[in-house]
Amino acid sequence: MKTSVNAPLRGAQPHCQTCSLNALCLPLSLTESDMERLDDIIRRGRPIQKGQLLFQQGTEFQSVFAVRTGALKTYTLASNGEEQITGFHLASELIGLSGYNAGTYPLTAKALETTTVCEIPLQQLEQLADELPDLRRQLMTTMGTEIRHDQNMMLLLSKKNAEERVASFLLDISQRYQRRGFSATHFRLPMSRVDISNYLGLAVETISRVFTRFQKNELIETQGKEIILKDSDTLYDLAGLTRANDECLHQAES
Amino acid sequence: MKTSVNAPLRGAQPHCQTCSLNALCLPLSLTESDMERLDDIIRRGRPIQKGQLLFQQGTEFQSVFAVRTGALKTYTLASNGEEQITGFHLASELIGLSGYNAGTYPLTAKALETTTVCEIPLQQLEQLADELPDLRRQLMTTMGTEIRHDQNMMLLLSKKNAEERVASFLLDISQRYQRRGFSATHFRLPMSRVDISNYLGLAVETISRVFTRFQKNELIETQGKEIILKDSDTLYDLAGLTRANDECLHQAES
DNA sequence: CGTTTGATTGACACCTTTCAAGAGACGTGG
DNA sequence: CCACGTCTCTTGAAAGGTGTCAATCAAACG
Repeated sequence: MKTSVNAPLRGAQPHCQTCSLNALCLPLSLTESDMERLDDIIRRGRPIQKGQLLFQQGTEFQSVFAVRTGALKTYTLASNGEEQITGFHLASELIGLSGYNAGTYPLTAKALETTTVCEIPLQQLEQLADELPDLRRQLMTTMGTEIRHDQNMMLLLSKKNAEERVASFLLDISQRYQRRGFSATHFRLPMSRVDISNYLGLAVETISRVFTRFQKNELIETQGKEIILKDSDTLYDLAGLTRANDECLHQAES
Repeated sequence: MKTSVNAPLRGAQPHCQTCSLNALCLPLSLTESDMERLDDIIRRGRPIQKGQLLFQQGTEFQSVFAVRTGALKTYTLASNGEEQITGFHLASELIGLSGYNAGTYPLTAKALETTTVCEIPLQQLEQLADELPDLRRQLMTTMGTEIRHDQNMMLLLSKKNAEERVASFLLDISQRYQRRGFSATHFRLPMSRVDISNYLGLAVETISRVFTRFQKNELIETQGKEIILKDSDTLYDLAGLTRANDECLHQAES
């Protein structure tokens, strides 16, 4: 039944105004009253379990989603059935906007772990975007950030070798956790090695080998999905980044 | 002097309302009166010559641009100085939006040939986007299309081999010319082999070899930058595409 | 506790890059 | 109009990084 799907959850913050993520999420730049209006159109459903789809490539584009807790991956399917992961999405991140005006979702979103999301129906978002300039700007900022991320990935996939890719990946995840108030050096990867390899355009075995090489060189320490960055400076060098350099990729969130 | 730079050109259409590209370009979905308002804020400068920069990565983000005639490439610079071409841009296409709210341009735009553009100052575009819902939608549509393009490139760079990449590239260009009323099978590539190789994440030599292989198999015919597609069907197969399949990537333009 | 899934490691193959050289196109200036 | 230099494109041979295949190991799960 429809009502139970959208029923608020025990323990979860049911409103943007009181959500601990509102400084990172879509309401980022909204006034109190604007935030209320956004909050009014948001639907909060029951959690989706690991492996379940939030939306599927080719189905009607109806809503965008903000991740509240958990993590997802989004991927596109080639005609031969191969999938390419285009992004991993942590709490506060908005997904689905890439399907804007495409009619159908251009990619699939699958939960990497138990995940809760805030659903924002497109139709009402459209109307609100016309009435709230700050919201429009935030939506366009989110899309701009996404474009910069994807173009950064194009550079990675086109020009970087395996070690550079893995270093870039670990630092990206590290920074995103840090921005959310977690440790930048000690975290748990929500995705499998296979997912990482797919995302980085490498074979699983290559990911494994680079991880062990990094461990031997005392750059990182791994215990399954648990990661400790022991020498971030060298990782930055390897990634071909300066700390300052890639800050600009995340401006929408800061 | 500033005025001469923005002076209208001999022979060029100085207004969106009479521009032959307005059905493909930003004004696509605007009413007559809205188009006039957009037209009012657009600056039309003198042509930029081959090799000249339209804007440069790291400089202040001030305007977005619509290509009127000619072609450009946009590329990002890695910290080691390597460049990755992120896109080629033909007449009617909007460039620069990826810098939205980033403060500075995240990439550089360089003319591949003599090119004229319509400059749209950000500040006035922002205001207009708040007042004209259709314009806001068109801007977001453009960004959505860009995201889908980039994610398609991620798939190409991550999963496709050299032949598949070149086939995909040729068909993409072909479709874009066709949409502009030119032949889908007989066209001139505005970019060099080096640019193509950079864009596709391959060595120049590989591009050359694939081109000659395609010629031996009678899939294409090349004469320098002139290209004739002789067997589009096989190219589609090679690219791992069906004609229907990748239509959705261009919805913003159709 | 057996089964299944995910991660690691090694050996070998292959596609693409790199290096090197030559051919062709283009613009310039004599 | 042709000679010349420069740049682009093409072609060949060899090297190398990553993928593939196969086996082992570890962890998760019922």
